[in-house]
Amino acid sequence: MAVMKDTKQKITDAAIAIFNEDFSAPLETVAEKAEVTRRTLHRYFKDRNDLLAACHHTMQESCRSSIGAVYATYTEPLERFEHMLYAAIDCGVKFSFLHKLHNNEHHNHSEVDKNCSDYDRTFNKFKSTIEDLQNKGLITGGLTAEWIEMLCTGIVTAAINAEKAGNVARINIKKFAWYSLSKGVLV
Amino acid sequence: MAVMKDTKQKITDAAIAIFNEDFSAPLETVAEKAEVTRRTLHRYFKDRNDLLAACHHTMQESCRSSIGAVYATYTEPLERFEHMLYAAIDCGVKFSFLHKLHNNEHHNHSEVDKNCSDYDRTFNKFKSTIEDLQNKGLITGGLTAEWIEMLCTGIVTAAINAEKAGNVARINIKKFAWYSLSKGVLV
DNA sequence: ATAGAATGTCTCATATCTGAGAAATATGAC
DNA sequence: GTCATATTTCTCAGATATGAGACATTCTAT
Repeated sequence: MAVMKDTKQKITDAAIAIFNEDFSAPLETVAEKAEVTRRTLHRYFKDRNDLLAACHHTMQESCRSSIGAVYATYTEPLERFEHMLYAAIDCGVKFSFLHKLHNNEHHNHSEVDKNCSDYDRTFNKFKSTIEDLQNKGLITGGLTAEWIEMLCTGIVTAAINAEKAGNVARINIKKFAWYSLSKGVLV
Repeated sequence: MAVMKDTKQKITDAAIAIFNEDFSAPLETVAEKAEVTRRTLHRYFKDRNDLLAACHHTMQESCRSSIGAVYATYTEPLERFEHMLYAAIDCGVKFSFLHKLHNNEHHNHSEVDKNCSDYDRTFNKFKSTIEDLQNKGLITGGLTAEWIEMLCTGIVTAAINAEKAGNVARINIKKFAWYSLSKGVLV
């Protein structure tokens, strides 16, 4: 029998999936997805905010570690760009939900908040890579770094949806995503 | 003074914006966005489902009319493809929320349901245009129609986010979107 | 200025969500 | 098998969301 995943983590993962699609979903929904009782959920998490914080932490850590590893492994901007896309796709919902949380209109992004500074540290690796590409003249003239950043998250979203819908072969998803992204922004 | 928008429509539009980001958001939130009292909202809509139905109707109509107009105006698949992207970007949140509703895992898509058949009628124009491009050999070999469909909605999402964030010049958004999409999938 | 319609204010009953106690049951290590 | 721990089940009180009645206020057209 496969090793049972830690219940707390299982609930957190379920919450990430649920809250990403429906931020105000009742905790009952999260519990169902995690295959536990709502009562059990409350044993691990004081309240909704506590659970949210755990989600946040998991997402930060997952993104930080994946993006960080790519950044450390590759030094050429182009290689970094490609593998950061793959890393983001691997992080999947964790990537897009974290991004959503820090970029919605109600969120006040402040450097004092540890969550925000952690987020910045990770995503600045993404942004600076794009700027490096621009400085090297590898980006199609006219396209701005801001657009490319938006496009990246859009393509990651596409990859996640393709994965969920199951109508694009799993091995192809990353290949297609990189093809569309690279052709779509590089000279 | 500008003509005051019909209250019912104002509430519906607010609901589309709110529910797209937070499906289970309290109606109070929608009322605030629409700048009315919750009491007024309830004068126009029997309950949450009634409001949801109105949102659905507005989104269907907006997408049907925009996509339909493009389909009628252009006959070349490539022109259709380009202008459908622009139409989708113009529909903005209405496009992506409608798409989300009909493609989430809980939704049972059935042809009997009028909403579903209306949705299909509209979005099949999108899909068939992609297939036409493929048959004409204009799509990069290997890329599947399903991927391209996902990519389109991803790029529309990117355009919406760029619009919201305001960090990409408005006139550039459609230009960039079409550039990235066309280079990303066409031979 | 005034009637009629639309909206706001205050209030309330009901429904659903939330968080937690207590005891029963399942699970896993030894 | 026994014990310790984790989880479920049942329960309940408080919080929040929902839907609507009654009346006051504002707006609009004439």
